[in-house]
Amino acid sequence: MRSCHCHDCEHACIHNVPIFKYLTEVEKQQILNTSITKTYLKGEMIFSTLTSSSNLWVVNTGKVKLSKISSEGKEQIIQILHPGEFLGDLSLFSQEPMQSNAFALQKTEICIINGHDIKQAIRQNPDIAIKFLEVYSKRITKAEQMIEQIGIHDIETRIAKTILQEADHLNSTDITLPYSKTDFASMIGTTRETLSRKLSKFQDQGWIKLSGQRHITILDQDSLEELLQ
Amino acid sequence: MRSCHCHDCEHACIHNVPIFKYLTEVEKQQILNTSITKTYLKGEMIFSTLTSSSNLWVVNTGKVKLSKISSEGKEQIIQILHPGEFLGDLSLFSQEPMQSNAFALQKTEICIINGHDIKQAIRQNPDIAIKFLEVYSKRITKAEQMIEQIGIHDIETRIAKTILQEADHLNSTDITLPYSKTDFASMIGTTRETLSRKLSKFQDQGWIKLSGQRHITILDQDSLEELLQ
DNA sequence: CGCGCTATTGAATTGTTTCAATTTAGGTGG
DNA sequence: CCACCTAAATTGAAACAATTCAATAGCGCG
Repeated sequence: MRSCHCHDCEHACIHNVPIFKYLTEVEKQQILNTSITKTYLKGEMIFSTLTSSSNLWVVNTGKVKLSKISSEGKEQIIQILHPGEFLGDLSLFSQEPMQSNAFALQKTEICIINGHDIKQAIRQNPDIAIKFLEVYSKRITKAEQMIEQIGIHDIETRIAKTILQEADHLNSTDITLPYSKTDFASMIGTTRETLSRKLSKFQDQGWIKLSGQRHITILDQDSLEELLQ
Repeated sequence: MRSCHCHDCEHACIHNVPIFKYLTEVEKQQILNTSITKTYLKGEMIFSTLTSSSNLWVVNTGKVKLSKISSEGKEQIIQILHPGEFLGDLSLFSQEPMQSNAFALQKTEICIINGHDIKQAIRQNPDIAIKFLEVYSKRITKAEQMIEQIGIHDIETRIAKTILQEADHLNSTDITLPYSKTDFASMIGTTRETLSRKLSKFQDQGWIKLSGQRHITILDQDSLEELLQ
């Protein structure tokens, strides 16, 4: 785990983060002065629900999964975070401990920004707050879509939706998952065995082609989309 | 459905809403000038996913359910809103149409505040933004808890959690649900039949006592809490 | 190239849903 | 205030989907 003062790495941290686009260079530098960068290896824990922090953790490179784990060891993934997105944002405004565990899905560089600095920046520049509110809105929307998925729709629908979303995100019918199938299952609230069976079924129907452990090629997008209705 | 200019009803709208406590009287009056109050009867629809609006809908009196409905007619309740809480807040900052349907669970008075006024107030008074962010944080936390519930925990656990939360909210072991059992089932992602069976089981075990259609008395809180772990 | 971790497959079991029938609650009108 | 009536809730039995446990297969990292 490497640590450095952020002004050493010009292209890092807030230069990547849409939320800070309203800041002047001086303001950006101000925030950077008190922030640090850390690198996590694949599988490494970034924080747990036991961690208490009032900082903002920005993903600079790599991918992070946020998840909850039950006492029986069952995991529910809440969100996968990509570069430019941030975590720990809830404790920033709610004074509560971390609500989830965070793990690096691959080698990941995180920039840790002082929470106090953020609040200061908001007071000086309310447009940042509105930008934050936009991000939060989208997160609520996404979370509520997830509730809808898990609560209303059956497993095949959830799988189809996830595959199609991933394809949309990569803008290709050829998908390399950034997470394991086990994680995939934990995202949609099922077991890896069930996911495995359903994916095989999709392949048998000629809707997708599976190859390797993390590759899915969409062959019949229309049939997958039909499941969503 | 009654409509009136809000300055007619002094104790309504923003006087109830924690979010606006940082506003001066003049600022409050300013917002009230462009807002209206509407009253909805039990079961009445307040808006649907087809409604597009950039206003903030504040619950003044009564209760509101926010829900999503699948093409097969299955309903998933996302949230129950109490006086002082607001809806439509997502479209306010994300420019998207309403993400859910909203129904009055009882006679409900709603105050509709102009979205533009809110944004203006935020620019003039960033503390409002931080207050908004706090509320949003809590909403994300709640939504993510719901994902955890539905994704990881079995139905008995979800029921126990809901009962205990309601008891906590009313600060009594004697609960009168503000929603039907059918809605209860839709909140936790199951059917009314399954809920009915599980509640009967809880009663048989001596954990709760059911009476009427909406009354639950907690007899053995410890046993219910054990289910949560 | 081999080992370990991840994924797949099978079979039995469990939990939940579905559909249908019945009961109960509680509002309405006499 | 009681009887009625409708909507809501309960119960039963059968069908189904998903999980669990266990055994096997295979990818991909070193």
